[in-house]
Amino acid sequence: MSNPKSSPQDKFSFFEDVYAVARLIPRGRVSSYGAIARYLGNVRKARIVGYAMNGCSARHDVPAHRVVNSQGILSGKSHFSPDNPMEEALRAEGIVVVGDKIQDFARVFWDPGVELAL
DNA sequence: AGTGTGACAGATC
DNA sequence: CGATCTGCCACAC
Repeated sequence: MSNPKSSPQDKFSFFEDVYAVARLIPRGRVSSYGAIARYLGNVRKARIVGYAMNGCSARHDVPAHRVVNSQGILSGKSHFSPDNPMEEALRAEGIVVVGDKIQDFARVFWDPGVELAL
């Protein structure tokens, strides 16, 4: 049907897509904003992914602690609660974090576009 | 309806 | 090799 204005999926914004991919991240692995953005269609949406993660604070069903920037740095650590720091959550999954930076980032890196064999 | 903003990424100097 | 600047698209006001 040629009626995009009445598309039922319009109710699901990009944020939902980001949350969906974030939920697919296996335990003990991490992903990057650009990887998720690229999986959604374009790496340029990386900022939107980060923006979406900003609202993840209200969503406890989204492992935002498994999402870091392309450098493997816990960019959004400051947005996490001091009682439940991002570094602690990652370390609890076996990920080594030093100086707000993930060690062996390439080893724990999880790319949806590759793992999901899109 | 337009403006501002942002948990990024990549390129350049 | 590190620091700096721009581009970028979706959401909130």
